[in-house]
Formats: sequence, structure tokens, C-alpha cells
Amino acid sequence: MPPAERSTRDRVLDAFETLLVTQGSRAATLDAVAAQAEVSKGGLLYHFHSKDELVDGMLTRLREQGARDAAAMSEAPEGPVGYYLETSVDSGSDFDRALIAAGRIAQENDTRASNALADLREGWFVVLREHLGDESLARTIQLIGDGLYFDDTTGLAEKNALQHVRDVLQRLGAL
Amino acid sequence: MPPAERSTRDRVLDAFETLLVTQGSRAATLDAVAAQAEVSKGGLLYHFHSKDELVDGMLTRLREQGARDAAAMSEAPEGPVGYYLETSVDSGSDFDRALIAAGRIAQENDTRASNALADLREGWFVVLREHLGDESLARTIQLIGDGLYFDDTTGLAEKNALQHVRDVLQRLGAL
DNA sequence: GGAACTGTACCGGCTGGACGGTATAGTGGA
DNA sequence: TCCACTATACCGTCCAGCCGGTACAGTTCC
Repeated sequence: MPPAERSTRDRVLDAFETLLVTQGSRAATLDAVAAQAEVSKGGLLYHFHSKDELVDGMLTRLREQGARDAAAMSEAPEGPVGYYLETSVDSGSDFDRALIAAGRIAQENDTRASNALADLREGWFVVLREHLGDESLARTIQLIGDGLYFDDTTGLAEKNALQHVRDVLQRLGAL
Repeated sequence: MPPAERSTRDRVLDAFETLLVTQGSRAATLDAVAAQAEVSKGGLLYHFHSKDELVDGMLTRLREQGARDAAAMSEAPEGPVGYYLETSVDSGSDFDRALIAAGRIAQENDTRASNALADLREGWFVVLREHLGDESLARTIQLIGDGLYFDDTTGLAEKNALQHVRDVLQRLGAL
């Protein structure tokens, strides 16, 4: 039996995220999303009655992915800090894509998206602080992760950035 | 004599940036920019013949502001690192606004904007590395600055973030 | 068992409004 | 008289959202 194929609903959300990430929110029109998902516009609107509902659907899925990620982080064999830094650079995973997409929406002054992102960040911070027992260090590492993430999503990524960060964090005994 | 009033051209660019920052690129329409600048649409198009020219005008002004900022950074009394971190949080200056606005444009896959931002970042990095004589530390500090900036522009800013960073950087002897 | 009906999943055409851009006539100040 | 605008009227395109329809798998009732 082949793996269960992705539902139309999921394919529509995938398409929405992909367009947001690669082309920006101006390009993520309902027509474009439908075309990318290989669904008619009517089919898209059957699953999501409005663009707003499409955003809601995306953020709901993001929160689910985020909860799984925080759990994986606290149990990672390389430790939470290593896991956090590695996953702050865009690996092209579904979760990364969803995260970047939500960032695009948040910038349109959408509080639903901002709240979802803030909640995700808080989840990571809790794991970092508990592991390190040092609030300043935890906050600083989180900022470094944000920086890695920002550079990555703005096309400013430095090849060796992660290596430089590891070097500095070793001096601090955080890795 | 009151301060020389801002030229219409500058007011249009200000308005464009303000809309990009506060509402996102979808909201930065020519009509909206004209209204925000208190200029007629015809007046706007008198100065910038197209939306593309408006973007070019904004990026040109940004590069000028950036050159001045890098110079100020290398001569700052509190040192380049302190100056860099302070100015990474959005102080609401014209330069901050221009920077955030360019980020919005860069996300629409506009290479002009990406190039402008990359050049600005390179300018800051050169100053940091020369001052610190330590590439890893310079890169890491730049990432922290990016993180501060990202959080600020996404509404995720932590009140005491800067204090935590100072604490950690003091342990590293970078401040 | 089969006709009548229901719910689900989708297609594709349409409309009204917004947007980028053009055009043009007019105005006030240097 | 030019420059720097304002005001208004358009045009073509794009976009969100709506609607009528189709296909088809189940269910109900006789």
C-alpha cells in the first residue's frame, strides 16, 4: 500500500505556505493558491470559505507542528541548544515553511499570526531556560536563533554562521 | 525660522515606508501612499513615474542613510558593539523605518532590495570585525543584532532583551 | 432491488471593487 | 512663463468572493 496521499485540504495549505514563502503575500492570491495546489478555485473555497479561514487553517496546523517541535527539542540527543540552533536555519522542512509563512502574515498586522508566533517562541524559550538555568543566556541564544532564521529567510544567510556561533557558545560553556 | 520643511518627494518616500512597515506591502498601494503623504495621486506620479521608481527612490535613500550609519558606528563613543546593539532595536528613527520597509520589499523577491540590505549588513560587519579582531564573535554579535531587529519588527520584542545580551557579552569580554 | 434523496468534493464562470497607470485641464507661486 | 503640483476621469487587469452546476458515494424508504 502506498503512503496515504495528502488530502486536498493539506495540499491547499501547503500551496498557500509555499507561495507566501517564495513570492510574498502579494502573490498568495486565491487563484494562485488554487493553481499551485492543482485544485480549482471553487474547490479551494469549498474547504476554506474565505482567505481569512485559509490563514486560520494554516496557523492551526502551525501550532500543532510547533508543539511537536518543542517536545522534540527537549528530548534531542544533541541537547536543546544544539537542536534549537540547527533547526533555526531553514532546512526546508514543512515546519520551517509554515513558520516563515506565518511571519509573512504577521507582517500584514495580523494579530492571530503574531500571537501564534509569540506562543511558539515562548515554548522554545521555556525549554532553553530550563536546560541552561540561565535566563540571560537563554534569551541571548534565542536571539541568535532568531538572527539565523531572519538571515535565512531574507536571503542574507552566511555559510559558516552556525560554525561561528558554536565556537562562541563553547567559550560560554553553553554547548 | 522653522526647520526646512520636508520636500514632497521625501514625504512620499516617508509615506511609502510607513505603510510598508505598519501595514505590509499589500497595503502600500499608490493611492494609499498618496493619501498618507497628503499628495494627490497625480502629484505622486509626477515625482515617481511608477511603483518601481518609488522602490528605487526608497532604496537609494536607504543606501545613503546606511553609509552615514556605518560611519557613526565606527566612531561611536560607546564603541561599535554597543552602538550596533542599541540601534538594532527599533528606535523609531527614519533609518529604522527605511530598513524595515526594505525588508518587506525584499520578501517580495525583489533583488534590488535584497542587494541593498546585504550591502548594508556587510558594512556593519566590517566595522565589527575590525574592532573585535574576531570573526566568530563578530558574526555572532551580528546575528544577535539581527535577532533583536527581527523580534522588534515582528512584535515579539522582549523588554529586557538588550540587558540580557549585554550581560552575556560582558562575560565574553566583548563589551 | 431500485427510485428518491442527501452530503461531500469539486469545477468554472461571473461580478464588483481595487489597483497601477494614463491623460488632461486647471491652479498658485517664483 | 515655467514648475510643482491638484483634481478628475478613465482604462485594463487582477482579485476575493459568490453561485450554479456536476459527479458520485451512501442512505432511506417502499
